[in-house]
Amino acid sequence: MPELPEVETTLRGISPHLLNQKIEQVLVRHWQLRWPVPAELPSLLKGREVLGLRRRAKYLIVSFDDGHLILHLGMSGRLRLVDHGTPAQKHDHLDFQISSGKILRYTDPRRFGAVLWTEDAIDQHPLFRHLGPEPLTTELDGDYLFQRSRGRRMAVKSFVMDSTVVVGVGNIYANEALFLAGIRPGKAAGRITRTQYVRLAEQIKIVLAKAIAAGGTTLRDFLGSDGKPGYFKQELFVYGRGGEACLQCQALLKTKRLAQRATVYCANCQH
DNA sequence: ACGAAGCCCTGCAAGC
DNA sequence: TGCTTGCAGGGCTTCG
Repeated sequence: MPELPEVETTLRGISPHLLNQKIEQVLVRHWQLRWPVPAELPSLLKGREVLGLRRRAKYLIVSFDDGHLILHLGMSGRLRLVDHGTPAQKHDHLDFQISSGKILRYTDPRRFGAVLWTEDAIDQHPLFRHLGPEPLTTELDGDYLFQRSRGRRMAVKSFVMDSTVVVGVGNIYANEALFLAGIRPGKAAGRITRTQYVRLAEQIKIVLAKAIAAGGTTLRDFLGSDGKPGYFKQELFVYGRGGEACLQCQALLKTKRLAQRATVYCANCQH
């Protein structure tokens, strides 16, 4: 389940292999992702040079002289570089054959991901227009969260997972950051104090930065066949640990569903 | 404007 | 063992 750190790790892994390379051919084996892959994508990309790559939220953006390829990995998506001739497996939906001889292969069993094309400026695209700030910039801080949350009755966990508030805080990291900040996930966003939001903003940054650093240790895998991103499961305090002992106080961690998402917290450490 | 629910999809685990 | 059922989840979309 690629969250922001995994997307960032993917970006860093594929960038050196794609930048300034030409797309020789695009092969689409399965067109039906979250939205259909644009029918004209292969002809649009053929022969075009990659001029830049970047990440916005959990989207990867590959830029060409007259447009941008937008990639989203959804829940189960993966991008890898494989050698030409590597047999495609069941869920290998797209191949981007590049001039170096490698293939950038898009895999996504659950097909929650997306592969789109736009000729608009990225910030004007409907998917990007309403996005909040990146979490790892100074735009996200306690004051910002405090201001944005006034009057909001939504649970604070749902609030920080709202991409119009701040992007890239998925379920795992929302759970972790709230634990580390000592805040109950179900508490109304508008009732969290400024001081608590300062802590929360800090912990969001720390948790994401640590995960990116962990992913970064296995960057070379992106050239291999198993391409799994480095995870940092061993550092998770609450996610996936419902019913187990809190690592700080030994109380049993509680589980509840908040906006359809598994939520785990320590009733003793989080208030 | 806000908040909650619905939906897309497959793999996996649990239950019978 | 082989089926069925339930759940997981990002995030856009729809509904109240």
